[in-house]
Amino acid sequence: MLRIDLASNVPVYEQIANGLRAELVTGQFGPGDRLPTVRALAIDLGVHHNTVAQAYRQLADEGWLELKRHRGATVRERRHAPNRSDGTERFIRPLRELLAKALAEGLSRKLLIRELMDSARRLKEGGL
Amino acid sequence: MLRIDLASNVPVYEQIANGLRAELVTGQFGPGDRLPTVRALAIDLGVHHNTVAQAYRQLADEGWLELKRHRGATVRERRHAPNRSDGTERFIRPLRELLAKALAEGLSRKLLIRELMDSARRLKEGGL
DNA sequence: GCAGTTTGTCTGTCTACGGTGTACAAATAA
DNA sequence: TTATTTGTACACCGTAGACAGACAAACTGC
Repeated sequence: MLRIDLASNVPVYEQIANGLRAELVTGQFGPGDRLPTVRALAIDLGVHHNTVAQAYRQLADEGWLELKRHRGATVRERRHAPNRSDGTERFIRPLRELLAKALAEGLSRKLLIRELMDSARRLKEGGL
Repeated sequence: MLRIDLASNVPVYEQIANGLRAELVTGQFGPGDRLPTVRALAIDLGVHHNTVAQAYRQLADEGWLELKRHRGATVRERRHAPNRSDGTERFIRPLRELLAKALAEGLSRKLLIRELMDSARRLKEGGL
């Protein structure tokens, strides 16, 4: 399930948030579902529970989770945010940089194209 | 050309490196070309010259640039790195998370699909 | 040649942030 | 009630990012 890369420069709490968000977006967790407790997930990932708590708090800020003391984190029904005008730009830039990095690392154009198409297909089918 | 987002959590020097790398990958700068001096670019971007120097150094480490004192940064002929076995994973994960973020921000699936296809098309044409 | 300017580098400082340790308060379980 | 569970709050430490300032070497004008 979730994997943490301690060597990465992206903070652990954000890696956790990113991973969970991806699962939330795809509906792997539905409204009302309970997420593991901060301590349980912390042990599972091998990090401090405060780190997990920070990830949960971030997702709560984004409206994904409802945090209640001693009741854990429950997935919330979430209305989609309104379309931001600069949203496209905020997506294309990182994508472009990601592709540049991949090319620089030696991944072939053909491979990248295939992955992009695959992603597009998955999106079309409601997945991710 | 290059734009820096001071509010971002990704370091400025890395934003610069990412931006330049994207231009290098696409061949907007060819081998032998001179990049602006660290101080010139620093003033242009409104950051300290040491910050730009750090970005240059990173790109030099990656083999993109040749740094010589008082001669500035010159673009180097660069052989592509060998294909890494875990490269695909290192590309798909961030892409997935990027898409999740975009969806969470309210971007429509249709829009994302279009952007992915566009990127694929540009890649196929040798661009980015 | 020579003085002044340019240019990348080096060293130090300051600040902010990430991760952890630890204690706490409140709700649940026995 | 008592013990346990659970999210939170606060302090601490190490590290990294950004800047400031000085430096050494190459270039430019004369």
